[in-house]
Amino acid sequence: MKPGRDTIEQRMRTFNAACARLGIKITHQRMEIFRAVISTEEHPDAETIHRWVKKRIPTISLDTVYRNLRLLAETDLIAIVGMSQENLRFDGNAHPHHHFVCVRCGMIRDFASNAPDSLQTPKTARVFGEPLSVHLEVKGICTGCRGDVRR
Amino acid sequence: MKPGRDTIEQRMRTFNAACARLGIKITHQRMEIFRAVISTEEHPDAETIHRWVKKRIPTISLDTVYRNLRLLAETDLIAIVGMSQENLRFDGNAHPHHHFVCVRCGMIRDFASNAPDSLQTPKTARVFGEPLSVHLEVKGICTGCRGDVRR
DNA sequence: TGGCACATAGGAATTATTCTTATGAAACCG
DNA sequence: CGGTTTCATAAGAATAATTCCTATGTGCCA
Ligand SMILES: [Mn+2]
Ligand SMILES: [Mn+2]
Ligand SMILES: [Zn+2]
Ligand SMILES: [Zn+2]
Repeated sequence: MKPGRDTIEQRMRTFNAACARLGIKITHQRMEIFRAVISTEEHPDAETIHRWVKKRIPTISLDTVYRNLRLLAETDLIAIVGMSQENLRFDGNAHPHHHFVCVRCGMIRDFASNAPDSLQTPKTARVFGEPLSVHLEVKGICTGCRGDVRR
Repeated sequence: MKPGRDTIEQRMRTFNAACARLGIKITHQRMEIFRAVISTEEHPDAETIHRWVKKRIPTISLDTVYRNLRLLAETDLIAIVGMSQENLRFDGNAHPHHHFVCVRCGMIRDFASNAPDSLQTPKTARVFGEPLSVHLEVKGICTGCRGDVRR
């Protein structure tokens, strides 16, 4: 419940403004889903959020939770953790390395850090536990997709 | 098909040795699945690997592909891309930040890089396209899980 | 206050992955 | 070599997360 930067109430005001600007209706459900996500540091899954929100709106459906979480993520009011999450992708490169991921076509390519020192675990991460590995993920638009746009 | 470090044939020998050491039988299917994964830089999904291997073993089942990919990943002969991939996790922190992920309990916590310069996209990644964001994922054992083990 | 576009609830559908079980094949042994 | 044991496979059924369908409901502007 430690606020990262803004208080819950400040963020609820940002939420209202963003909805107004984007022509998104401010429903009770939508508001409670957003409040649930920003009120925790636990990076919950949809099922967990559904359980929480049901305490205030007992009839809310799981589909509504999913639908609104996606909407909120699209408008950058919240984020989705991890990869673009379609299905499992397998990697023949068993050595530690990093990835460039094209957000448009899903292409994944390996790269090595040419500055290994810079990738040592930041001290700010060590407070949570014993680090085992560090993986850098660069998201972007690959040259192929960039070329497609130019035409 | 650019070998990261070892040739395909070298890696097939490593595979044979690892199977022998671990008491894993070397079947035709298992060998072809491994060969498919290490013969590409495309980080394919299970369906794609199944399609490839079927050219050589037309009767191979998708389940066998999944089963062996998991086995190979467990023995670190290959890797699985991305998060531990259970279900979607949502993040109330909309600002750019990084994650510590406990590989035992799934706990995810935010941290900021205290050395932002060191996280600029490495040049080795820029050859693939235009970077948009950089995300650092530190995997490890959280203090809670570490404590559990000590008892 | 009415009307309409957008949202929701609930259940059905979809899809990736895993499980079940009967059959097949490696390794081991003599 | 045959026999035996143990592990692996194929095929389809099961599971589980997520999305779709559609009838009903509701926020919001005039
Ligand atoms: Mn890789
Ligand atoms: Mn986060
Ligand atoms: Zn691309
Ligand atoms: Zn843990």
